[in-house]
Amino acid sequence: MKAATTDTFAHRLLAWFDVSGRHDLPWQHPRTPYRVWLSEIMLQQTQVATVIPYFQRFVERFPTLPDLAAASTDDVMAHWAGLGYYARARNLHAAAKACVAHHGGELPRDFDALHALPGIGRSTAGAILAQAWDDRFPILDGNVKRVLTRYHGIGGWPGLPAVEKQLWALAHAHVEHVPAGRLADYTQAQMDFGATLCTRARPACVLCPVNEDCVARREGLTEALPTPKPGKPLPEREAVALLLENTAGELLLQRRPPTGIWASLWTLPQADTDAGMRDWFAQEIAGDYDNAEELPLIVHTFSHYRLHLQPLRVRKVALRDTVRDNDDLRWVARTDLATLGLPAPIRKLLGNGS
DNA sequence: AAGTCGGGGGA
DNA sequence: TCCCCAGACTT
Repeated sequence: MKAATTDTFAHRLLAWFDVSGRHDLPWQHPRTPYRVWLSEIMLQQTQVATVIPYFQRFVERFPTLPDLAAASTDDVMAHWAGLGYYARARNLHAAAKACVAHHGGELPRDFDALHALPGIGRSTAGAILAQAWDDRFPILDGNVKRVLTRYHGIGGWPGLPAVEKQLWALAHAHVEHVPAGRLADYTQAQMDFGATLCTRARPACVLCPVNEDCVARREGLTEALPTPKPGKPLPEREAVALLLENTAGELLLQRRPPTGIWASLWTLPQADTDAGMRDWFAQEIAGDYDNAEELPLIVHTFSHYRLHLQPLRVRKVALRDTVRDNDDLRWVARTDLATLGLPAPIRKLLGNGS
């Protein structure tokens, strides 16, 4: 069994790109630093198909960096309107002016100088240098994060600093294997690969040029990676459950309805409130509810809420004469519990010797 | 570390 | 509806 490797990744990706990559995007013809920069800014959090018409109109109105620097704010914003994230346009304009003021009207071919310009972060600076000059810099955008988490089997949400640090290290390791003169193609290849093959949903693993070495594919984790962003805190709900024992030591179980939480499973009689539980008890049971013993609180997490379930135990009770043992309400010997479908937290409670 | 910015597309 | 997208910046 082979582990994910950095030896072959770049070469295989480039071979795939030569045949199946995108070679006709507007900013590739011609591929000037200014046009690469503009495209990278427009493509931040924005899909290619959305960007293309904006890019065409923008470069037609502002063909060069000095043209952009000389334009009015209103003119620039008018050509950005509809793209969203308008701070990008303001930063772009400010950066153009800074380039005219400090870099002779061109984008600097220096990582730190580029990174210092407004709107250009670590990944965008690398993308510009690699694509415009074939300089050896890695990128780490959403596509690359998805590809690397899968290829190397990296768990944890990629937005976490610790995970991101790991991914940058892997991106660096891969880029070291790219042949000189192919950094621009490699950069584009990663994005094309992530956008067309290693997609978020239903990736085309059969066609993947690196599927032999992909950890996620080998371990069946393709759908699970990258780890999704943690959601908002779950709503909290409370409920009461009754652990009822008859004189024979049997437990009273109730079958859940065929839909909803724990559908058709056997659980303890349960209610949303203590008052509701008391009413049900008075209706169905012969015994003393006030004699109930509080058992340890059960906290159980569902996909859409967290349940705090308070179990109450009452011994030596019976069903009222009007209520019969039936399909939905049964006395069960402890030794027979294993034969019934019980939710995990309930099974744990009953197996605890409670 | 978390919040903010935005419109579009897919599940 | 929710989540994600060629992220960067501020608090």
